[in-house]
Amino acid sequence: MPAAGSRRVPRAERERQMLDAAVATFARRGYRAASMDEIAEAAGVSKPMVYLYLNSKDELFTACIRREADALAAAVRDAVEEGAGPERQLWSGLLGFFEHTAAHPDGWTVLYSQARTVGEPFAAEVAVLRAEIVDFVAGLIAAACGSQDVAGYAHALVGAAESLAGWAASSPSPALSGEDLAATLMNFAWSGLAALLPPPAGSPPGAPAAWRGLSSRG
Amino acid sequence: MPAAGSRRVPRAERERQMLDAAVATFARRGYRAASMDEIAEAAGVSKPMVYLYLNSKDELFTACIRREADALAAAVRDAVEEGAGPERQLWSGLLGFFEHTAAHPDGWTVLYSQARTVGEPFAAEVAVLRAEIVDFVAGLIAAACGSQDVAGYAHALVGAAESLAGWAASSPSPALSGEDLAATLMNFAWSGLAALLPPPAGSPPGAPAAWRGLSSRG
Amino acid sequence: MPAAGSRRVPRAERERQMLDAAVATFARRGYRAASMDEIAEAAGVSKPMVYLYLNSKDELFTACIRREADALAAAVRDAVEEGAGPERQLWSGLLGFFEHTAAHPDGWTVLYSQARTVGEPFAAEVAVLRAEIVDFVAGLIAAACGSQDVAGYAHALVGAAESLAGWAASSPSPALSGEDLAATLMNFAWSGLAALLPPPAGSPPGAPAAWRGLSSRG
Amino acid sequence: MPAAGSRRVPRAERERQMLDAAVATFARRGYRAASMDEIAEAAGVSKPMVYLYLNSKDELFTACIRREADALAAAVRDAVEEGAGPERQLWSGLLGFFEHTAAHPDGWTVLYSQARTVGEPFAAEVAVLRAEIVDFVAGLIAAACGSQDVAGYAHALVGAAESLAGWAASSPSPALSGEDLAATLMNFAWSGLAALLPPPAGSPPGAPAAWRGLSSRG
DNA sequence: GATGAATGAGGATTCATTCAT
DNA sequence: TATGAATGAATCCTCATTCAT
Repeated sequence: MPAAGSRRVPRAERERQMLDAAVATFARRGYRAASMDEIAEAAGVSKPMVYLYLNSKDELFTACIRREADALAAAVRDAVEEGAGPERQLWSGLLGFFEHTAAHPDGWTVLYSQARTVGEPFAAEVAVLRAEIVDFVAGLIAAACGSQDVAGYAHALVGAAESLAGWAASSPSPALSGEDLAATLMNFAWSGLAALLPPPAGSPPGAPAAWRGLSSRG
Repeated sequence: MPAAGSRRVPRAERERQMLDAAVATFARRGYRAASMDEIAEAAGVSKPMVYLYLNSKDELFTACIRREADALAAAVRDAVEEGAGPERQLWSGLLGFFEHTAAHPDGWTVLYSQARTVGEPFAAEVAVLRAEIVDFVAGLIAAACGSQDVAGYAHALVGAAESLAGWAASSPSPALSGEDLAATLMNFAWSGLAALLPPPAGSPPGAPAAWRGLSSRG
Repeated sequence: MPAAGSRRVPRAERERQMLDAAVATFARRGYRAASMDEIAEAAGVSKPMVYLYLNSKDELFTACIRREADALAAAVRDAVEEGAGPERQLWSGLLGFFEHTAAHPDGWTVLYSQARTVGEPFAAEVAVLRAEIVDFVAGLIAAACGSQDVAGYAHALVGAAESLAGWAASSPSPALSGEDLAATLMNFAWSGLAALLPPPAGSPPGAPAAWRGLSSRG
Repeated sequence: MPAAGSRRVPRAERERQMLDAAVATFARRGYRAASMDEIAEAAGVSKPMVYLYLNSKDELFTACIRREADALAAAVRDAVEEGAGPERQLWSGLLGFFEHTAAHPDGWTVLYSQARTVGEPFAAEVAVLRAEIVDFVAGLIAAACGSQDVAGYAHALVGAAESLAGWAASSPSPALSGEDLAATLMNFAWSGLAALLPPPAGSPPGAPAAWRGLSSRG
């Protein structure tokens, strides 16, 4: 009784269905709490099929991570306007990032929340993706500013982006657009909170020197 | 009969040992993967003792979250220099944050990585702590800059701090000091990356206008 | 691979085997003392199968109670000769009762001894069955005798039947037949012990009046 | 801090408190479900005290059974009017039984419901008590009627009494008195339901012969 | 290609029981 | 006399994984 085009599905399609179900389930429950029964049911197949196609829970989770990581990396890569200036590249990359995470919240949850907390070998998988993004951002910053020691800034910027993505996903009713988020972050990072300060009254700000000095030590 | 001072320990002390062991174990393995056997062994007691004092895995985890959240909140609260200007307050708060997370990496992991991914009711417990911090930071930013719409900046700054804390914990051999991290973040947030730019050649930067305009919409 | 017809049994059959094993085990050990391991082994399956089909110890016990209660009720119902006079109906119902309880002693033990002592919600399940039987008997007595206040008699008669069933099950070597038991009880209840008295010497017995008077008060 | 006359209690008194608590707890929860913790708390002592005085859960339960069985036997024995005729003795014994069970419902529950269902060695303990009562009743019936084969009647009568005791304990709002119950049972047993029949129209009842004949076979 | 039937292993939780004081 | 501290041994239940069809 082929219920609405479900029986006799070609392998690639079935596999995609399974990964979709797995990503959704892992996102909602976490790696340990998600059961293969639950995933199989969500995928509309029997459990042995999941094992036939994906071998084990570990491999299934790994496949989810790989697929979502590749998709996110591709989304950012494709969004970046090559050839433009560093600022423009950063802007467009952030836009791609925010729009992709908003469009694929389960994938983002699996990558950002779940995979990193289960321990090795999964965390390493995500660490690679994150390192790539951080390096990419660091390159852009260095290109724009000429400075050498930008690793800290890159980490800060990526963390800020992640936090904004989570904020946008969870709180406001009229969801913030990717452009809003990207603009907020560009302002924050590029012009700094100093830009919000009232006119500095013609004098160099004294206090900041305190920490600027420290920073040069790291 | 272990070496010294282990048998017949008074309740308060044993309870602390158990929480220490639980925090370490939950940090390393995650909530689900951590077994009560493992925790009991790490605490140097038998499993029934853990249940006698802490009732269940859920309550044990909750107790861990509460203890670590309270400790972190207290560390930041005590570090903030009340009466100082907003910048100085932010600086000292960040310093307290980075020093506490560096000193208690397992507690930080439980709060930041594990508790948020297990689902309700644990995530809510941490969400409260984070919201408090974000609000506190937002207040400081607003006080310093007079601007109204600073929620996004506050989220970005907190996310950046979290990212830097994780970065410092994981990567560099000569561990970055809390002061280094706080300085990096203050520079990043207050002066912005713009400060790293080469002298802008006397003209207002044209490109940024693109996103600054968008930002005012949100 | 056991002897014959054991592996790969269809669900309905396995479920029956499990209930059989559970009834026998609960009858022998009681609800609390019976372990799921024991039941699974008695059924010739592994424990997870019992949980797969019957969900929990509670539900398993409930299923046992329901099955045995339904079987007993059906046995009595089918044994009653409808259309006959009340005495004949009572006789045939008792016969059905004694024959069923003798043929299914474990079921009887689960209903009568175990389920009633475990507390709610199980006791309620059995109480319903017993109330039905008591009401049925009360109806027959009322129909035969025209009296109104027969609830006490019905309870007494049902208790007497239960006691005889237990007596027959436990003691005499040449097991008493259902007909023996039914006849004993019919004599006891219908003619009363008075019938066994020696000829009353032409006078109404004086002593009984004492309690007969009391009875009319209740 | 001796709270209201509880510390430094002499042994006999403490033991009685423990047995009271144990009987109440066993009655409510059953042997297996009752925990030593619960009993100790109900008795207002620490667990080691219970072990010091009563050695083990088994022995504690046995002690409960013995005490309640002895009390019930004594109550019936003392109630019987020695020297009176068999009917009067039976009446007074039943009265003692109903009044004692109504006054000590937990003891009755432990004896009748719990101890019999836990299996050996406890069931045997109660079986002895019950056999004594059944024998006593059988002796009275035989003395009154001169018949030999009265075991069945004695079992029926005792079962009827137990059922009435349970009925009185559970259902009617204006609790039936022991005298009501005893009267109901005496009428039921001695005069039989036949006494309730409408006047037999001067002929020997034909139907009863059917089962009376069968009875003579057993 | 697809599944119903089946299980070994492990985890949370409770309990009767005993020391050390 | 009396108890807080401590545990070995079950018990219920779940899950990843595999056959036989």
